[in-house]
Amino acid sequence: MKNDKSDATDLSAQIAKDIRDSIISGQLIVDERLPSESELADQFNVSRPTVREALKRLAAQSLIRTQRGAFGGAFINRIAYPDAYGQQITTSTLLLSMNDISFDVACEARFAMERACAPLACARRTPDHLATMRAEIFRQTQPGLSDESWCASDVAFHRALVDATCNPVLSYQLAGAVEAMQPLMNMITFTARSREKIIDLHTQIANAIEEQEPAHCDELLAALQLYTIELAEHVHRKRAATHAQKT
Amino acid sequence: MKNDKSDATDLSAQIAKDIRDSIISGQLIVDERLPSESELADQFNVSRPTVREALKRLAAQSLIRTQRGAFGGAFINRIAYPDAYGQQITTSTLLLSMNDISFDVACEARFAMERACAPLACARRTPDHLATMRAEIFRQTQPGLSDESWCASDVAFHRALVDATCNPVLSYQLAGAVEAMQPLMNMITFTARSREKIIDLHTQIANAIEEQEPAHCDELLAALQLYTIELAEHVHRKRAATHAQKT
DNA sequence: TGCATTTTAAATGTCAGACTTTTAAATGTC
DNA sequence: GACATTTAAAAGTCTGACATTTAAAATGCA
Repeated sequence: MKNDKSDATDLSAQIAKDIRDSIISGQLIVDERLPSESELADQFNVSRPTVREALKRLAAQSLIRTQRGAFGGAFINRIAYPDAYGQQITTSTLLLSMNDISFDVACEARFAMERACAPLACARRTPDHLATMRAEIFRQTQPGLSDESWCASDVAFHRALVDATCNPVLSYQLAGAVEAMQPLMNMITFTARSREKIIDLHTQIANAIEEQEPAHCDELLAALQLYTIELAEHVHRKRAATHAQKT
Repeated sequence: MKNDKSDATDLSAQIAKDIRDSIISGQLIVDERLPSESELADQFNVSRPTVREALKRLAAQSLIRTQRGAFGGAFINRIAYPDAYGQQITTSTLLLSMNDISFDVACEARFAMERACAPLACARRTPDHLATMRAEIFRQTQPGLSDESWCASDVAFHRALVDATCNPVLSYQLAGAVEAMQPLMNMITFTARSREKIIDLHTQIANAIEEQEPAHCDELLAALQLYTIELAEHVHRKRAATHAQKT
């Protein structure tokens, strides 16, 4: 755990990297306690605030957790799914919103992965998964549902589909893709007519999964992707038109 | 940008959350400059070190970058693909290594997503992608290649396949899944015989992509998944046997 | 005037030391 | 033995200072 100097970066970044590398390489194992902040300060020949900044960097990545009091300190954290979800969603959301990625590209990525889930979901779905899907479809039929609630329910439906694969790694990977799309989806205004069509597709998808027909499910997801892109294009054209009017 | 108090968490965590939320919600836009550390300290009614800890947390997530000197400060960072890749890989790697996820589950997730790429890769692959794949296959044929280099080349081959979709979002999502598997793959010792079989499958996959035969490509990836799991099981059985011998 | 150089002020980076709060173990008391 | 009290270790926070970096502003010079 020696620091490498001769770098132009901050000390706190270097120290964080040092410790992070030790964690990733397995030199520091889960629940192991790091030396106290003062001890680390001595070891790295820096002040305590600098060490603290390094530790906060690691805490932000869920690599460590800290505990106050006697026999407290910084402990190597077992990264659990919820932590990983959170990070994944934050990063993905910002990546999409900050890099003017076209709706089509994001949509394609999301549905490609979701279609990869279909066969597994058909094979392994439990009554609970189906119940969640049905419940969200029911919620979607409620009149007067706000656009926000509609989108949230849409996300919940698709997450249930992904979770039906009973593969937590897949769920984790997909969480980012599905949730990160939400801000983009929110730009689409769903008319009663378009909602109806989507609900119909959702129902058919749920049926296909219940009846374990992966091929049909795949077709339906493809159809949903096409329709989603169509809706987005419509919004895009309309906005372009009003923009042209202004200038 | 007011702090919400009445929470039990650290001040620096609260402040980081505050600013993070402002970024995610779009109130703070890319390249905008945050107030100076002293100003933030005043605004949040805390000391400068506390503000600094909050900023370091955000920096660890690539949400901001800092610049020293006059007219420097903290700026909202445009999260680029390399940043996102890095975070994704770190998180995924640790998630897999720390949660005793079975090889089968991780492998299933990875190949499910990779198979989702096949149709797009077939449709859009450029000569460059094919060249990369061929080059990696060639490297794999070299005798005496270390296990480490073999695995690295394997990863490079599969990344080329994913990149062939020409969908950067998909590449980003898959990066985590493929790279995170490497430590698990490293536990498998590849005999000359097993390498030969994998090289053969890689060659057929590259051919299928070149000839744009998605269905065939899918079958080959399924075969590769099966074979990989078979190899892992073999290692597992052997290890269990030696372990039983000891006790 | 126009260009090169110097100065300067603002900001982050770092440090030292003190104080506060939390927490669990050690100790004491009944 | 069970409960209350003390205590020490550690994170959390604050203050104030100094170092370093950087770009803009001021200055000097041809």
